[in-house]
Amino acid sequence: MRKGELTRAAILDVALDLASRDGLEGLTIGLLADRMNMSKSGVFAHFGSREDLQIEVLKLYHQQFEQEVFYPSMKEARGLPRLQGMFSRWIKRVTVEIASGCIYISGAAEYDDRPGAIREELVGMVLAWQDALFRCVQQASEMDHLRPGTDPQQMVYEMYGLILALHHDARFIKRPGSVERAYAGFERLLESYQNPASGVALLARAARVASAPNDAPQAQQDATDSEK
Amino acid sequence: MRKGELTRAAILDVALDLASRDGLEGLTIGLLADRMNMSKSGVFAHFGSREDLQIEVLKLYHQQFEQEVFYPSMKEARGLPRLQGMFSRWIKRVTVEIASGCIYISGAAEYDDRPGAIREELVGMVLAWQDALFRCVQQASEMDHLRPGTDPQQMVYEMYGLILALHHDARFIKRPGSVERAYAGFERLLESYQNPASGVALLARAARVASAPNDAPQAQQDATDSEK
DNA sequence: TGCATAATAGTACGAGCGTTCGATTAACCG
DNA sequence: CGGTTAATCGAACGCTCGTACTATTATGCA
Repeated sequence: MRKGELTRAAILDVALDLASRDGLEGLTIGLLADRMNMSKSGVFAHFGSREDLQIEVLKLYHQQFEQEVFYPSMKEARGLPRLQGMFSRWIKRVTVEIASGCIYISGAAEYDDRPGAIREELVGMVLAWQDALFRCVQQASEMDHLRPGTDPQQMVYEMYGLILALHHDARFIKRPGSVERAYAGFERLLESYQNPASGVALLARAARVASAPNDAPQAQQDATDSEK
Repeated sequence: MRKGELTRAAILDVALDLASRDGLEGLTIGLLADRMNMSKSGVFAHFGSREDLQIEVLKLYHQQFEQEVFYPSMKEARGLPRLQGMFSRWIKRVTVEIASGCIYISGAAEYDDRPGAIREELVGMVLAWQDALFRCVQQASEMDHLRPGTDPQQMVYEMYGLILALHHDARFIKRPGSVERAYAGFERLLESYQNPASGVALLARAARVASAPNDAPQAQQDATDSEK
């Protein structure tokens, strides 16, 4: 690997960290150069523009999210088990991000009214994840894990709300116990929508957290399983 | 009223509009001066600093939120009816803000890791509103409108999540039908937590929206009813 | 009307921003 | 090792930012 690609990757790593804390708009080339002990132009040369840098950061974040949340969950059994896996891994991810910030969530606020390439990229990624959740709920529905008449989009909406509230309360308000509240909300969601006739067990929350499945990084699967 | 106070109020109005769209951090004195057809220094002179301006904008927003959501709801019967009033007025408010943006929500993302006077002010206001909701749920609990054992903080958490998801999906994703999903989520919330023995009727959503109670601006009540 | 005071404009400063360009150093390969 | 190419630096540009200061205009009261 050429040295250039190596430093480029290192810059992106630091940039992701910086953007998580201060938002994509707060990501500045000067600050980045400081943290890298490089000159501004030295950093800049690796990306054609600031916007390109921001998009690369976004793609790196998306990749990590997929590796950590999406792909491992796709290995679980279709339907409710997979949905539970997605949600608990999602929570675990956001829990870690309480210290650093979630780019999907902060980006949604930053770019909700700012057209351009970054917004398009961001919306595409969030939509991809919501669609993955949507399809998972749909499959659960087809397998009769859910009550007939369950609206998948409604379930996704409420799951997303629980995560947004977690990010809000834990990171902004700094109120303790938010993670437990997110889990409790999800359990209530399942109580409402799960088909009692389905044999899918409702894992206890504590057990689910403790037995944190081994989600060590793995080779990326081929495109057929992509959430896109 | 002196002319100065008048222009100051006009500036704050425009500033609130600007901050709603671009966030409090996007509120710039130069842009504000342009919109006001004034010089930068002319605008600046009304506030000691940009930070003071931002805080004044925040206070103005808080005041409007109280007038529109909090005070009218306090006139309704304690317990579940008041809670329903709070939520439906809150939704109505956010629905309007889909076009302009909600400062509480965008501010939470902007200042979740940026200490200072603005963050403190913002956290105080959001906490005041969450506390108002909390007390309302508590009263509903004491009046046996809710199932025994209902956790008020959990209810507030989930209500906030529904609103955050509304703001996210409608404003960022631009997905239609989000308002209905927020109502549906609230109805499921009530189905879970409402005490079936309570005589409080669950107003149909459509009726609640249509019959939009007359919430014309009114004199601010005294401090005893304040949400603070 | 005239005068004190309030309100606004104009200008300037220093800092940080993204970006450009030419010079310089480092890395790679035959 | 030497020569070519890649990587990095340093300085500069034009812009916008918040703020300070002085000058000018408008307002409100005696």
